[in-house]
Amino acid sequence: MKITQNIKIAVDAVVFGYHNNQIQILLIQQKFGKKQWALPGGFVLDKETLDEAVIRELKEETGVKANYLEQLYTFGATQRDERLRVISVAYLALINPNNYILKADTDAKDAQWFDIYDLPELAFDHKDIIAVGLERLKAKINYQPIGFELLNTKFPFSDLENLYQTILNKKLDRRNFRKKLLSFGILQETDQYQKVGSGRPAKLFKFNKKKYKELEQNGFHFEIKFA
Amino acid sequence: MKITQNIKIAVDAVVFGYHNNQIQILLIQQKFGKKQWALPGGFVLDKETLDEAVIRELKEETGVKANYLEQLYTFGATQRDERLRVISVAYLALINPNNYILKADTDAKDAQWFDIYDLPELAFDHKDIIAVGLERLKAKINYQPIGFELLNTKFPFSDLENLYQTILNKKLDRRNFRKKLLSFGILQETDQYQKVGSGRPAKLFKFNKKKYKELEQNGFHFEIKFA
DNA sequence: CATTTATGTGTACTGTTTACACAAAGGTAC
DNA sequence: GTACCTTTGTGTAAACAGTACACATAAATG
Repeated sequence: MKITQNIKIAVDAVVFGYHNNQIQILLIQQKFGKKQWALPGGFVLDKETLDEAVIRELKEETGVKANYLEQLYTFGATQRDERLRVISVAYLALINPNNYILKADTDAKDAQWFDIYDLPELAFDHKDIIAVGLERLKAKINYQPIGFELLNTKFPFSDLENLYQTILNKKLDRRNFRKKLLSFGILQETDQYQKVGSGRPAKLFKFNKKKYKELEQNGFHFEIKFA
Repeated sequence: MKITQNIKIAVDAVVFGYHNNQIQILLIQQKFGKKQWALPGGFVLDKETLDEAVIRELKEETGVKANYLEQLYTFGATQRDERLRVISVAYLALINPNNYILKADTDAKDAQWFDIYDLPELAFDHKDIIAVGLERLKAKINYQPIGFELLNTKFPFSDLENLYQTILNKKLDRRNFRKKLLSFGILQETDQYQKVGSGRPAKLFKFNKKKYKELEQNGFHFEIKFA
């Protein structure tokens, strides 16, 4: 079988973090040309799967390890990169505060977090890729418990609430939000409280992943719907 | 920039049709080796986008033109094809009864429809790809009006109802289904009736795509939820 | 013309979503 | 230490959406 195809395949990661009530994205500065900011990513090696490629590139370029990763979309326009034809398989990754810190022992010195609504000029079609990633996050947060991946293991309800409000960009009723989330039975109260400045201390909760998987098996479906 | 990457990129299409109250899938018989059945698809040409590649391959291999097409998932395992490393971008396609007929003027003589629950042995990981496609169809039919793409332009309500029941593999209440669908205001009554054997003739309806797009713009969201 | 088959229609019940306000726990400023 | 500020925690009534359910209508068939 002879195929003369001159296309290279790469992976790129849209990595979201949640910090200071903002959705942030992890970008790296290119080392060549205009030194534009770009998504972490790179060419797939002959002997690794796509998933392996993203994980490797993320580690090499930023030092972080995502605690959620899913394939997003494959971008295959003919003029994405002016140098040669590159098809890129984009991934969506979520990082929690523990993994948020960029380890300096790698190439990570060129990596930086940006507010999703205040992005620099981006290389290639990376702006489009980010848009698709954000859309996916917005949609998915409503029907899969992926929001927890952006929070600490133990978190006050207000964090969860703010996270949803930030991502969905709308105000939610505190009482109804809490009631709904608790009704699923996938949140576990801890006996710890968190004090931040003034105000009543907040009870900390944990996401009970095991319980969620169990319920899911039995046909339970996480779903939030607020006007 | 030098990259030594020895990977080829292909596209494959999971093409669904609806016939005799069955979900069917379009497969082609391979011309080499064990002549197994496989999804229509092939290698991407250097100067075409991924979408263009699927459309071209579908036409060449089966003579059909999908009236709905969306990217599904990219399969990048290292051992998909024993001959060489191939990464495949899979697409989901829907065909309506008008396009259902395989035109014999092409390579289509090797193409055939199969009941989705009665598949032959399949090449590569195509069985997995079909599973992903079916899952997507099942999920998406609930929140996007893609079911209509599988029906004639004018259809009786019972067709729509059977389509949903077949795809979701569960019985739906006729009255509630009709009430819900009509409540959206995206179905247009025609003044035509369809008689099939005995029984009261059924009024024919049309999907009003323009109206749907209009409503969608104003924040309307197609959504079906039945126990 | 009696029987069979498929279409077409309404209502009461149940569960879910929404809107909404005040008490409790702690901090801060005087 | 007390008045005030800030944040957390909680219930209920009204509106809406989903569910369960049965009989009349239009045609074909024998």
